[in-house]
Amino acid sequence: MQNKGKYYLTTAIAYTSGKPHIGNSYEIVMADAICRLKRQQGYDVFFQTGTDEHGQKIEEKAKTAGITPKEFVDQVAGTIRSICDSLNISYDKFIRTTDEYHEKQVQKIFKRLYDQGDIYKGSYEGLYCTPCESFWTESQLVDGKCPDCGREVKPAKEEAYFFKMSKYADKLMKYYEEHPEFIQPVSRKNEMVNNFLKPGLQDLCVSRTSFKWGIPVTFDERHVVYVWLDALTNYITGIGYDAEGNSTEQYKKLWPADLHLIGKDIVRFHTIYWPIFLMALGEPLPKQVFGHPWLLQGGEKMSKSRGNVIYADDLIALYGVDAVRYYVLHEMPYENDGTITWELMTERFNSDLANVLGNLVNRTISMTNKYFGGIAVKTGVTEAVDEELKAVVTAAREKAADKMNAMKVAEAIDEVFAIFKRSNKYIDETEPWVLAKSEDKKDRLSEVMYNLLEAIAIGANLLLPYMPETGNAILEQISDRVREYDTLNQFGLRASDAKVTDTPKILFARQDLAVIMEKVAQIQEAQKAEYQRENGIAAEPSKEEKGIDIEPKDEISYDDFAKLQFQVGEILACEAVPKSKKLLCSQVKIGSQVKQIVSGIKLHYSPEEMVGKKVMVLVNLAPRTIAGVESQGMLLCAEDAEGNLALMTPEREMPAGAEIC
RNA sequence: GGCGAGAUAGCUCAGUUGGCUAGAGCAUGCGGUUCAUACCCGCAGUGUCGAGGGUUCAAAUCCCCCUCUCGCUACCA
Repeated sequence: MQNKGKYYLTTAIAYTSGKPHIGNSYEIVMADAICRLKRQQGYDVFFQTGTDEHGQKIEEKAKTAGITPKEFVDQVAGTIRSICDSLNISYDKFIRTTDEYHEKQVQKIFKRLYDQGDIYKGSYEGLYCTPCESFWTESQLVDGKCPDCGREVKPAKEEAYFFKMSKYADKLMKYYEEHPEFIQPVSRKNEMVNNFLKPGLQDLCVSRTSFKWGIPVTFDERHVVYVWLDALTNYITGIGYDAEGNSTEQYKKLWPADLHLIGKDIVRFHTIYWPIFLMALGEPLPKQVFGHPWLLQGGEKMSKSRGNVIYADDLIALYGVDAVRYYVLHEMPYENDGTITWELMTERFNSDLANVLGNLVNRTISMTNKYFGGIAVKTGVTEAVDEELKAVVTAAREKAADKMNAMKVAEAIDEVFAIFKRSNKYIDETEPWVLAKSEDKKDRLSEVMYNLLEAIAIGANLLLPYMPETGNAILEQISDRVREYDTLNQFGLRASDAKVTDTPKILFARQDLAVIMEKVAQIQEAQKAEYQRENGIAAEPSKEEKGIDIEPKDEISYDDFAKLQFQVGEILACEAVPKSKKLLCSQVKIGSQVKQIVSGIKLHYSPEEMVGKKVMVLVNLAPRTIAGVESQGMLLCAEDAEGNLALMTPEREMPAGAEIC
């Protein structure tokens, strides 16, 4: 087969803040299917994936876990890589942003961009809203005030390095116009143009001083390189880019990438900032960026504390790797998000894999053994119905390839399965068990069985990109072989003397949903227990309850404390604040006066149950308007690690207004 | 409240630039079959296409408005 040239595909690199769930793993399965198909088609494929390991969040998580950031990311990156491996991902390169060569190149790139004037040292200035902890630009202000809270913004400064984005905006726009295929699906391109390019690109902050876990800026050690310049550049550093002009042969061969496969949430970074960085470096731009939708969990909201997060390794343990790949690819929509639940997974498994595919292979092998001792010879005794089968089989390769080129993976898989469905129908039409009863139909029967085995052989070959283990297992059972992709539209290449296995193995044993759900319950229990272990929460409320540590605040003087006035308040009335999700507004009796107090406790207390409670109130707090309602104090609550709240109430009966001191 | 996505058969979803009795798969019911993993094949449905209004010869599709759901985000004094 002729070499069709190189094909360089990347996935987004996974952020190492925790174990990825199945929704995060789905991108890489899609990438793998594309790469395997491209290899089958004769491309020289290079497939890169990896992990994004810097940032404040990781620094904090490591601190909580009591280990260094490096130890933390080593652990998580190991988990991510093993999930990739267990999903049978055929990546050629697994890059980590903590790899030495990467860090070194990022530093060089940063320096170079600084030297050539694309990066400049600046600061956020003038427009800081202290309560909101946000910087705003002139254009974002509403009547010269904070667009969020409407208060005054103050001039403030925080030193940072910026990238001059606006300089390249026109050039980028032109690239979009000349390469309509650059952003897929196209609807995303309009979003980029309308939301970011047309209003004018803001310069991008590319360094931080507020945390340390990042790549240091070589000429200004207080700064670390901020996320995008660090993360995006993995696509070139991973294949040997050098900012000083000594890039490797591999880089020269592979760049520009043929496809960046990413989630729809980071399209902006890949279609605006990344191309602009590359322009600044004088490198060609990637050929295509595909922002895929998400695979979401159906049912109740996913949270590890409830134990209902679905992970790839749990799925694989129950269904096998190819069943998981099949589900994920088959439910991969083009624009809208997909869904996964244990029920849906089981349903698909039984109907498509066990019934349609597994059973077809099994019944075909068993008939071949029964009627011909395992060898079905091509006899040439054909009938009209054979042509219909052959037509479906020989058309599948092209149809599936077309769907894949359009990034419609789910439909591509369906095109392959059309072979198996048609084969089942063919069995019904030809009724081999009837043919077997008359000796003079023996040759016809042989032809029928040959046709079935050939259809299955081609189907198994076409299945290899999506379900590699299964494709190979089928070929082995029917003693056929991996064929040249170019021949997969030709019917009749199976060796006539090939003998199927005597002992067919069940490819996918039907699953009983009730049994699955029992196992799922165990998985969920284990997950909850793990969550509790990680977060130091006792599994059962016990005497040895583990306390919660919080960030200590600066010591205060007694005078500071004495400034605070706490009193017992009695809730006379309480109602939800309209148009707010979390706020309750209470009328609180304190001595002879009644204060109106707004509190963010709606998720934990209903207005009805609030009434009559005696609570602890901070009385002398300056009034403030929240969500349009004035609040004249604060109700005090205790909060646990999961955010559950409990109001502070006097342990004995106390009158409203009693001082707390 | 802000931004974004969505609402089509019991379930998961397709429905291209508005155009013939609105589709697929699964689930359901009935029939056929027995090689096979109670499987496969065939047939059959059911839908006020979220509500209302508008444009049009014609709207699931375009416009307006409303309701609800989901994600992110804000209010937590």
